[in-house]
Amino acid sequence: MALQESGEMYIEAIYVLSLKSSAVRGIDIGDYLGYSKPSVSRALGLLRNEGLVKKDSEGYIKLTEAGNILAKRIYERHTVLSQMFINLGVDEETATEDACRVEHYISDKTFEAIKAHMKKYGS
Amino acid sequence: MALQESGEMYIEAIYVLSLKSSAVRGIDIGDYLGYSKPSVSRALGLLRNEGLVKKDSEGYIKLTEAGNILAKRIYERHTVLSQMFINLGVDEETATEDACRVEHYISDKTFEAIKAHMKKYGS
DNA sequence: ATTAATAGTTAGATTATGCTAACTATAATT
DNA sequence: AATTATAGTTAGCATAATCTAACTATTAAT
Repeated sequence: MALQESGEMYIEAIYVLSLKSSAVRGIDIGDYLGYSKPSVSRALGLLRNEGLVKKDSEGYIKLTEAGNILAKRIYERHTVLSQMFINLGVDEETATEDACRVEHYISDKTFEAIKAHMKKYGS
Repeated sequence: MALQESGEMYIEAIYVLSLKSSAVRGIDIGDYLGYSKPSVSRALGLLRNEGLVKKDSEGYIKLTEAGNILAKRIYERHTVLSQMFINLGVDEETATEDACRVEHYISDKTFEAIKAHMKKYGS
C-alpha cells in the first residue's frame, strides 16, 4: 500500500539528517520531527517491513535503495514548493512549513507542471 | 480545536450541495463524498457539537453562520487552487483532485499570496 | 392499513498514528 | 567494576476516522 503522510515524513527526515551525518539514530529522528522514541521505533519497524529503511552494521539507520528514491522524490517536492511560495512573497518559515504539508498531497502531474513553470520563470 | 481535513470535507460538501438544493440530507453527503451512512451520521454529530452544522425544522442539513464562513473559506481555496493548477497546464480533473487535498493544508499567508498572484496574472 | 423502500442511528471492529510508563541494552564515567 | 546516562523496545492507552451489521423511523405504494 502507498505510504501515508506520516511515513513520508520519517523517510524525508532520515534523508535530511543523512545529508549532515551518516550516523542517524532513532533519537535524532524523534528530535527532528518532535516525536517520542516509541513512536519512532514503531514507525521505523513499519518502514523496515516495507523495505524502505534498514540498519547498517553499526545499528545506524539508513534508507534502502527504494527508500532513497522515495526520499528524493519527496525532498524535491519540498524544495520546489518552498521556492514557489517564497517567489510569491511568502516568508521563508511559512513557505517551508506549508511545503512540508503540501508535498505529501500533490499528484505527479501537478508537481511536474509546477516544476516546469519554476524552471521557466522561478529562481 | 481546529477541524481536521475530514471535517472540512464535510463542511465543503454541505456547502456545494446547498448551492444546488436547499434540501440536503445525510445520504446526499455520503453519496457525494463516497462515505457510508454511519460515517456521515457520526461526522455530522461532531460538527453539530462544534456549532458548524444544524438541522432545520424539516430535518434537512444546514450550515450555521460559523459553518458557512468556514465553508466559503475552504471553497475559495478550492477554486483558486484549481484555477492555478489549470493555468499551469494541469488537466481539469487532476487540478480539482489536487486542490481538494491541498486546500486543507495551506496557511492563510500562502493562500493570500497565491490569490494575489492569480488576481494579477491568472484568469 | 400493510408492505416495501429509503433514511438515519447505534454498536462494535479496524486502521493509523500519536502518547506515557516501564523495561532492556548499551555506552560513558568515576 | 559499579553507577549513571543514553538509546531503543514493549505494552498498553487515546484519538480520529473509516467500515459493516443490525436496528429504528419515516415515507411511499398498493
